[in-house]
Amino acid sequence: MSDSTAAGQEPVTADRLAHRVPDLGALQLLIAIARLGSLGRAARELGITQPAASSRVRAMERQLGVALVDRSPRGSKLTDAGALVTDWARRIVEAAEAFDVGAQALRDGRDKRLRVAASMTIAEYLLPGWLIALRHERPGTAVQLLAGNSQFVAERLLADAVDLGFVEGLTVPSGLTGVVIARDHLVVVAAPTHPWARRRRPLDPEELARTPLILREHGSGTRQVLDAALGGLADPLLELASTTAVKASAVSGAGPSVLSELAVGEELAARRLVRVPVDGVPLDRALRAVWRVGHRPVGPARDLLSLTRAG
Amino acid sequence: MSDSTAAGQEPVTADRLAHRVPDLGALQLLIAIARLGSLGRAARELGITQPAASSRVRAMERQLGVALVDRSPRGSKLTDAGALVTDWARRIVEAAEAFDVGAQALRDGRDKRLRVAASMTIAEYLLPGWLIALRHERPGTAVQLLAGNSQFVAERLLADAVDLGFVEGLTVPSGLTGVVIARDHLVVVAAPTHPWARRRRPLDPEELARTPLILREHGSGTRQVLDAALGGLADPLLELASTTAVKASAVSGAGPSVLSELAVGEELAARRLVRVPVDGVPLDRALRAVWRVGHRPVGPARDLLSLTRAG
DNA sequence: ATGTGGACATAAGCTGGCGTTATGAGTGAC
DNA sequence: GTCACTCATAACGCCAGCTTATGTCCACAT
Repeated sequence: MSDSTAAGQEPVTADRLAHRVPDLGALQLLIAIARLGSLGRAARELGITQPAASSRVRAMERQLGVALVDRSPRGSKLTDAGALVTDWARRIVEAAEAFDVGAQALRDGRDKRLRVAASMTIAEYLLPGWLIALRHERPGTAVQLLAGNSQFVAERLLADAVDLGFVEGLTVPSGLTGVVIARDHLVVVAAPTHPWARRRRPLDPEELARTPLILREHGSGTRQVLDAALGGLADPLLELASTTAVKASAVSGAGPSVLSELAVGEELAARRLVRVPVDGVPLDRALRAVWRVGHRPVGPARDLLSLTRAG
Repeated sequence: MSDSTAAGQEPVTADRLAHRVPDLGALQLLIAIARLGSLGRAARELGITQPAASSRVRAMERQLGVALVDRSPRGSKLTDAGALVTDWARRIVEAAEAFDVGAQALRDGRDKRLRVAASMTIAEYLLPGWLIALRHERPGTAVQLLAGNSQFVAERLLADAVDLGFVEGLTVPSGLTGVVIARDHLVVVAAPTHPWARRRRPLDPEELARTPLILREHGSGTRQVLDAALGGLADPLLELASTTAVKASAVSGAGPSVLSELAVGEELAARRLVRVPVDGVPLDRALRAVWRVGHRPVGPARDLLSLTRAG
């Protein structure tokens, strides 16, 4: 039986992805070389010595089987392949930076700095970007992040356990005020191979309601909005515990899904998923920054808030 | 002088990102634990022993300062923080998978398998996704990837050095035929703090032409389309060598930019960039799969082609 | 022609992280 | 009580990657 890997989960690419992809340090080195035009300068910037950089680049080239850097006594420049690889590398590093600020925010609970509570979708997709921006504007701001559903956010705010909250949903919990910082649109998506992908006439609510969909589990904010929009009639083909798992299944063609635009922005742009037009289903919700009535955000909370108020 | 890090380049987050972000193996382990509900099973799946997995998770928790996994004699489950971290981890792993297939395609030149030439934008943003899909459908297909401009792609096809080409642009090079597989829209984007971000009335061509923009260097496909659309009048505020550098500058608020929708999909979804409406500027181009007249794609080339023909 | 300096390569040695095997210990089912 | 499962701990070995110390090449200035 081994483990029968449920539905369209991870097909476990291969056993040693980590051995075929250089580590973060190496990727950063490559990016630094692209920018600085010299192995040695790049090494210095990363706080290692030039021979170390030289050997890492060599190792990377051996690992990938492609020449990445044109060395010359006058400096180093990326090859064409190197430039392409470097752009792919940047996306890994960006994801790692988002991970880093997120993790830091999750940890920094001990210090009594800026404390934030956010709903899952916001914590996952929006907050890391805001925190990266915040770090640029106010370096040294330590943020603590708590993630949960709307009631949890409200409870933390009312208990004065956090300074600022972010919720997605139709209403503002009582005792709180806030501003709408963006709108989130749920979108119906399907793999490009799915019949719906070629569809031009919008779906109507009944058709959506009677088609089995890949969905998050009950209780997730996304699911709530969908159930409300369809009158509780969504028909799950598959219920998965994480947004990413849902995406992966949808991309692999297991079926259509309904997801936040935030979660599938990249997949839509890259045509791994296609948006299916829908009519007459209110798949919209506001994203709000909220705080306790009478406790207008000040200091770091105000800084963070102002970063978010523009979309 | 140290190094005066040009424009809005990398502000070098901090010196040891790699020391604050677990490596790929650890992230994959975490993802596997989330899916399988057990340290030991996850270890087995990754081909390591249970004590190794135990120690890695411990190390990760120490590194991040957050409890990630709830261990019990009945199995292991992620904590709330762990679930959030795991979702961030998935994005790193996805980027790494895209890197991996791309790099593999770049290398596999020796074998005479499927050889593909593509323009930069396609090679960077679309091909990795297609190749991941191709690997699922036809495991073991070795792909060689060459990236260059349209003339280069045409030349390789005509010389029979590649089996399939992908170009972005208004015309099909002579001697080739092909099909439109998608449309790429260039979009005007600005940081949410930029005045244009709040704009509702569309920009007109003159206004766009007289505003200094952050752009790729001359000769890039994106730049060509923009120059053509504006009659060669684009006014560069900054000319950078990579799409990612342009994005980073735009996000940091250095100025507005014009970029492919493919490149900024995620930034738009996460509101790190805002799309600015434009009127009367033809910022559209077709993405085409092309091949030599009379050499209809067969075999693996046909497989790949069919994967792309749905957006 | 001839230094001189910057940039990359090579060599030798050290260290630490991560892996292994072998074992202990808690919990629930029968 | 014993089995079957979980995770933790301990002792040890290996290899990747770092450092320091050098060598080589080339461009440019003198």
